[in-house]
Amino acid sequence: MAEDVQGRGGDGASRDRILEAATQLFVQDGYKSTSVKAIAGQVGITPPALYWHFSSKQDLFLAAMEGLLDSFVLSVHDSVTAEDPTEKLRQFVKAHVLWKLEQSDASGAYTSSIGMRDLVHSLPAKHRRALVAKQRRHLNLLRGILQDGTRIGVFSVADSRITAFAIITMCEYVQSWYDPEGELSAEDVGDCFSELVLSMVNAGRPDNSTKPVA
Amino acid sequence: MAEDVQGRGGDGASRDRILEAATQLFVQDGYKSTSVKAIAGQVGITPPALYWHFSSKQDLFLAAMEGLLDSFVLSVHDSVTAEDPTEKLRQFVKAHVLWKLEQSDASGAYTSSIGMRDLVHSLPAKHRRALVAKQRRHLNLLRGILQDGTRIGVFSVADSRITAFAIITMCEYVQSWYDPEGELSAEDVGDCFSELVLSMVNAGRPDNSTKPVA
DNA sequence: CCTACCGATCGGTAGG
DNA sequence: CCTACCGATCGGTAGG
Repeated sequence: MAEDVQGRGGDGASRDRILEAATQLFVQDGYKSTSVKAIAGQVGITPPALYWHFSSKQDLFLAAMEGLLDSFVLSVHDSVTAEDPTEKLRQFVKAHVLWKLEQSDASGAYTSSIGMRDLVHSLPAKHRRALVAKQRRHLNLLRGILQDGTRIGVFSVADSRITAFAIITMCEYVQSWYDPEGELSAEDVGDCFSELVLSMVNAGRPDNSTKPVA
Repeated sequence: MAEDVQGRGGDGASRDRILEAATQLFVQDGYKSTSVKAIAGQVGITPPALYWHFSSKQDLFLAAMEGLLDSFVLSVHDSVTAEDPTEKLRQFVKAHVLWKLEQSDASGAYTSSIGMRDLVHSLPAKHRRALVAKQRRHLNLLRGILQDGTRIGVFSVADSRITAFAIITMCEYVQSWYDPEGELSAEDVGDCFSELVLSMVNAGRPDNSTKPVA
């Protein structure tokens, strides 16, 4: 599923090590600021060796972003296990936030934290399609939750599409302000954001909601 | 106020033209992807001429980001004219959203829309301070509104700092999904976001809010 | 997977 | 504000 783009085959292990290093550096520094030399260096090989596994820097980038998006979408999807929309929404938001914060944690202290969405944007239009489709599935999962909740009367949202975008954006860029050294744990932020989002969709009080009293 | 960093003086007009071109390109493409050649080209001069007005690319970038942030913070601040917190919050959110969407509009159709926050991040720690301080003023304006509203009982927020971050993040990256060709105008999105935020802070129903019925 | 190497582009300087 | 030019780094190739 994530194997559309491929080098000349061979040792899958070192290919994976390159992919891992590349993913970390691309997320940290962005596409332009990450040199193939730096990626190769981190893996412990020389730059030309990289071209045996990937035909170009763009190719490597595409493969890295596909893997990253797959792992993200899958992780969030698997975290949403509840039956009722309120709990589902809580799980969705928390999973998104935790994944983002753990990712910036894992890649070594000072991530400049460039969003996946921005990264995807630096691909040529052609290759962007596949990734946008993956993002779309994430969006649709959320929209489905919002629509279910609205239908059975536990949420009240004026426009599920815009509301979904607002929620995702809010979660997607948590790391832009989150301080790992601060007093709040990633878990705390996840819980806090869940509550904010539940308020946002008027969970538990679906009446007189989109037009609050002035 | 925004004149801390300066070239050797002289013709202020061409300095401003450089600044304007640089701002647009930096916002569009990011720091690394914007070459001094491209900036000079857009102004209609040669790259070396640029170094008469600015001592380095970093310097030019810093000046551009300071100007951009000043205009942004000032614009939002001036838009918040109401007395009561509910209306103030509405104005704040709408002003933030509109500024962002108009900016990406103005710089010519296809902005890759890299956030100001990400741009600021690509500065060396030393120069970043001044810009973070400006962002802080924007944050504090919002926090003040939230706290006032909570005090007089029209809002209910558990943590004004996190709530403020959530709101700002949501607005800051509107352009990451907004489609100017779509059926929603920037105005529509501003109104929609205002309502979402008012729900988020439980405007008009400050009771039983942070703990909605399950 | 390596050494050796290439053309292009980068930010920036010399000198006027 | 220009021409001429520099060292460094970039992604990528040749050949093994």
